[in-house]
Amino acid sequence: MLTAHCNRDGFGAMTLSEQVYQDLRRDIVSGVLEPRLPLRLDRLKTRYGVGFSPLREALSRLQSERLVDAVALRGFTVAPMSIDKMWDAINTRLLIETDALRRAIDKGDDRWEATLVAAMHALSLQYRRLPDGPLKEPQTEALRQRHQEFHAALISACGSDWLLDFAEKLTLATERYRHTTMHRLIPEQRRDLDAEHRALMEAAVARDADRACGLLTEHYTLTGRHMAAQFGTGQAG
Amino acid sequence: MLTAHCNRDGFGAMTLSEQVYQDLRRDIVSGVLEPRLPLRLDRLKTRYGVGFSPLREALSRLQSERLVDAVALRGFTVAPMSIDKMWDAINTRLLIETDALRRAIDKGDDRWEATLVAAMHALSLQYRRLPDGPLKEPQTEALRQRHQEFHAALISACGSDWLLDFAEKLTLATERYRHTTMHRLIPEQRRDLDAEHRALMEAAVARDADRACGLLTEHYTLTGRHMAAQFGTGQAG
DNA sequence: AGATCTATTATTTTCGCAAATTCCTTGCCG
DNA sequence: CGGCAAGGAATTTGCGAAAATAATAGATCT
Repeated sequence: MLTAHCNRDGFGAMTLSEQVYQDLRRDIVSGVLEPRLPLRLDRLKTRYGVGFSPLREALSRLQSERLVDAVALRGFTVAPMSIDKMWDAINTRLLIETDALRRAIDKGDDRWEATLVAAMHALSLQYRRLPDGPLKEPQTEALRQRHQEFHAALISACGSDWLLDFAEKLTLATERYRHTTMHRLIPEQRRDLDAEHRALMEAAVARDADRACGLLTEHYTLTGRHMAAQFGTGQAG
Repeated sequence: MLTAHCNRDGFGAMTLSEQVYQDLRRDIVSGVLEPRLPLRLDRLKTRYGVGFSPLREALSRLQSERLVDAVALRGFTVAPMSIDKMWDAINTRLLIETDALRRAIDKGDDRWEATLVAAMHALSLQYRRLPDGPLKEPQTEALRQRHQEFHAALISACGSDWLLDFAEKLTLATERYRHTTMHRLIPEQRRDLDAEHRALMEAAVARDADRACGLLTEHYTLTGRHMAAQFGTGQAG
């Protein structure tokens, strides 16, 4: 049905399992599949055009990443969202990423700095390219991706596979909440965000670990407050 | 073939998928399936007496937990081990668990203290029950489980699902290295370990967070050194 | 001999169907 | 009228066959 692209970058082969895993993950993170929605295998089968096996495999992985809940013999549901869960994800993310950031600042070489500056530039361009009104699908997706790449670049030189793995999972978990608020970002907020990221990058390349970690904490905390405010309005209780 | 017990505790139904996931995980952590060993589906099918579907599902979950590596269309292998990976797991575990421990000490109630004291007692009993010579299978497994339960109890009241989840995964990752050394524990080392755990528990119930975290760091670092020493002798380069 | 193409084999991945289990409805009895 | 059991529908789970892909061996050509 929508099996258009079969492999992505020429290297890794793309099995149906991997494809449906990524599609499902995107649809959960972007909110297309709402929290607590039961994921019936029949529906998913027709929706993604694959059989049971790849679906179950994808759902198992998603369960390990806490994006879906599973009860044996009763199927899968989209993991619920709440403000408490959001703050738990954000706080844990701060614990992980501030430590990773310190290590990256300590160990990062020229190549790390270059990647970071490039990611910052790409993000900044995308911020300025946005129209004034509310944002729509292709733009939010591009912004989301560049934002993610910036924060990944920031800690990429930390030297710990475990920290990078945890950071990635927490990014997905927090991205779910971010998606709601991204559409309503007013130009002023965008400039603030751009400035926050730039200050963060500058502290990192200046090798000022304390300042960088402080800015990162402030950045995530502020984003958390915005998301919490928006989340309250869109939900019942 | 070995589908003897179908559900364990009366509550959660035990699907074959879950069963083979736990069996596979145990065999990887305990070293029965050696690092880098290719996990051929045919072999596993006869070994665990299940079909393709539960196996693939289990392997997918194990991949998310970094116990197996997977390359598309080329199958699964047991995740490799190295001293660098061991220290990465230990250091990350310390980051996670010291933070979790501080929160548990801050928020833990009487019930938490009771569970902790009980876990310490069970662990201590098992340490003293051990024979003097080298340890064999049923004893190491019991010791492993009680040790794991003690450290789980320590942080159980931290209030963060993410921290508990990460701690669990890192426990599995480090347990792989611990298994090699457990058989060769001499009585003197056992008494030291028992004392370390007791001091840790006492600091926790005394709500002395700094001291408890210091002891935890010391405990894991010391264990790491032991494991690194043993690991070097058992491997080539 | 070395390299390249082709045929064969081994292995993974996917699908369809059957079995097991849960959920929902309906009818029965107290 | 309410609780409960039985039957049927819906759903998950598991197995083996079939399709797709990688690895291997053999043959042909330069």
